Amino acid sequence: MSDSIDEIFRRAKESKPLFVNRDALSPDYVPMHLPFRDPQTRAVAQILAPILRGSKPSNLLLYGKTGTGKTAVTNYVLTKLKAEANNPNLVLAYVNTRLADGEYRTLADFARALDLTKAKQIPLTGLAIGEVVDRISDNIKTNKKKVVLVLDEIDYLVKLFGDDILYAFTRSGTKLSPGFLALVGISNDLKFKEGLDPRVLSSLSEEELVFPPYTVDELRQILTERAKVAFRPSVASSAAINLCAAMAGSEHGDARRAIDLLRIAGEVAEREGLKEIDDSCIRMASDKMEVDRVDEAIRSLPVQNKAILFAVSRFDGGTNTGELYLAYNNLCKKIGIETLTQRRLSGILGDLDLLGLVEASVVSKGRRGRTKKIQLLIGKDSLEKTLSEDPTFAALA
DNA sequence: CCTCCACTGGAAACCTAGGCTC
DNA sequence: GAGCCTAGGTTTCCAGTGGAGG
Repeated sequence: MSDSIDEIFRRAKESKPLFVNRDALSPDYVPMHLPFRDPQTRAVAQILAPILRGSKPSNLLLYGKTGTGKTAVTNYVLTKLKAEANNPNLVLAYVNTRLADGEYRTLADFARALDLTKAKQIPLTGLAIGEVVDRISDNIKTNKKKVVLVLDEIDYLVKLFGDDILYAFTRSGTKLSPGFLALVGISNDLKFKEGLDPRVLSSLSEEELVFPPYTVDELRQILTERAKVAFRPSVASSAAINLCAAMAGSEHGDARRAIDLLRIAGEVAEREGLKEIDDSCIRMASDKMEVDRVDEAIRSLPVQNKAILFAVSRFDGGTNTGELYLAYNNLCKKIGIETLTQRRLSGILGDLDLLGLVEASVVSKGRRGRTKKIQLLIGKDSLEKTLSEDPTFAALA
């Protein structure tokens, strides 16, 4: 790490790049062939095939944990379908409801995919949900559009905002004729059906597919295949690939994580001027992924959440709600931001807990009441460093 | 076994920033 | 411009509670 500049430049000149095609390891790369997902690929293709004859396919629900290939299979089939159909009225829309973050924005994203934004604006806010649904329905009907809407991470949408949108779309049926709208829901959560209106459920899950997690052995083969495309020969040894597969797969057979790990390990090796990826690169990559995740989570926090997180970090041995609230009050005065109520602080603490930045568990202290026992789960130093990028907190360093 | 603390966490009201229609 | 809409964050209100100390 303490290499001189000369050293860095010398290496850059001498060493050949390890990557031939970095994209092959990017999260949204769709490979020519999806290993170990043939049955699912066929099933999805079969269910969606009626589109080619211009009729509405069944709604479809895909289940499986993260990184089991649900999104990849869907994209793969849709890409092929689009090429095959050659029909200008066919619209394949993909919305990730977690990234869209909200009922309204999910709809707005969908409208954008339908190219509705140009014809008749769907503004960022201000319209009633029902109005947006109507406009979308109108557009499908009058333009005779054949639409397949993929709702990725649909469990997130339902959990936070209920199933109103789904209800509207699953029931729209004949109203859209001669166009139609077929739904493909993708869920990470196997239990998400429980909260659903039974009418929505029966309509949405006309067809269902379950994606099992990859085994470590399958991950190994997937990585091997990708590595062949991504790297020069002999950069990623089978030992390195084994380790990546084992580290990412031991928990839940997550292919996305395994692929990310291999890519970052490759980047580390390249930076270090190595000819191949070794164990230490992979371990460094794994650490880096964790640090990046935490850093990014902190950076994107609203100011109040940052302040509370900072206040938590002032207590080395953990703290409780009452004590934290006092410290937070002082902090707000010092940096000149508004002070929220204790109720709100408690809520934000819950959010921070969900993000894995703090641990906040309810404990009872008998006569002396109940409170949340709060502890910082991340390094104090890196928190301060990340926080100091924010001008509001810069002075505290 | 009962009390009673210091909160928790649900519910509803309120506020702001945006946009609609007439 | 008036009077309506929504989303999303926040405040207000308050009933509910686990368990140490009596």
